[in-house]
Amino acid sequence: MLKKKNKKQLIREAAAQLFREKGYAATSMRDLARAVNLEASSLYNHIGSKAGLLRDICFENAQHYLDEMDRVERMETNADEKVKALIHFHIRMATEDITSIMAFNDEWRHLEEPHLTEFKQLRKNYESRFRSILEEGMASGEFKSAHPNIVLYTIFSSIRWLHDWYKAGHAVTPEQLQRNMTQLLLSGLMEE
Amino acid sequence: MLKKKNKKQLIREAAAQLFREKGYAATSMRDLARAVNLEASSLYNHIGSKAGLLRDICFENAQHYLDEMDRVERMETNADEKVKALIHFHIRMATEDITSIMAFNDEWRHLEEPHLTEFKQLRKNYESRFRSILEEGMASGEFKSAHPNIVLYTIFSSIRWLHDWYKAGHAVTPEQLQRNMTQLLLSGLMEE
DNA sequence: CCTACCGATCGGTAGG
DNA sequence: CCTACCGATCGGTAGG
Repeated sequence: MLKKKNKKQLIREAAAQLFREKGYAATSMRDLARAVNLEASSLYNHIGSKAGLLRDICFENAQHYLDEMDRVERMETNADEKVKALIHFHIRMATEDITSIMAFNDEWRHLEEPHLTEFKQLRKNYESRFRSILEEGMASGEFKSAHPNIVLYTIFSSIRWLHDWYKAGHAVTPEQLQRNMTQLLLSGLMEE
Repeated sequence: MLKKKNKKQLIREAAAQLFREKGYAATSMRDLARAVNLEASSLYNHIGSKAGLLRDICFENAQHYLDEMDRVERMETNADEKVKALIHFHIRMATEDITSIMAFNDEWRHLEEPHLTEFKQLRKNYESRFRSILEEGMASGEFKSAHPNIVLYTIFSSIRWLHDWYKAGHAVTPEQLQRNMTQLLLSGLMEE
């Protein structure tokens, strides 16, 4: 029972890696089987289908982001600190969690209905809560007034490149990354 | 002769659109044929192969960016103005040129060798010339000192989301976009 | 530009 | 967990 769960998790992680490298559509179940040293047909003792694998990865990942949003919303600090906490979380996910690619990359577009619609709703929920924090900071005078969507998506997207680059093992530390990126993104936002 | 060239261009644009929406691997030649009102086999009177279509789109797009870099490098202004010009160009491409998706999205990863390696070299060339301008501005004291790669990729990535969002026809004008994004990205970089 | 068709590969199942 | 195999779909060609 426990062993089965481990194998399932192993397959899921191998799938996330392959989906990231080659894309969902270009990854065959035979590719995935090779990555975990099985025959393709044996995968189906552990998982339901290729589409189900994508679904599980996408929704598990979305839940991580929503859990963190719950936590940040309960923080008793100003908008500045909340945004900083969220940016740090995004950076940590992008550099540490291989499945987080589903939020940054676009592989979730291969979800089938009704899951695609449901996933988009979770994204919208997360985005609008993030946007509220930005608007809260603009209203209190902490942040400059700007189009909230432009700020929001600029923050999201700028963190996206990390998975392309960070794995290459350059001389940049996670701390450097968090410090430099937060500064770059927030100094355009902060009221002097 | 002229008619054939138009059809080829039409097919290329339909392909760029489909590659963007569904991804290269998930787009079949039958999908593409339907989009231009032909049978799949008839496509091959105008194009060589699916891989060739991707190749043409990728390299044509790379050339646009390199041409603009040539132009900017010849400008007799400071680094600040050069970076601003490049950011505006990126935004314009993302909002107006449907094929520019190949630079922002990752569909170029489906290029076959040796073209994949060649394309990566063009990207590297563009990136290192962009990085030089940033370093030039840091050396002259125009910009704050920061890790050039972090600044570079943050700029690139932050413009990437535009194609997801801008087409939706929101109330944001291109001018608003250029003004707000440039401000957001540059104010963290500028020396006060 | 279409009809007819090809070999290869796909996700997945049967049966043990 | 594997062997053997399925129907569907893929990119592409032959021939007209």
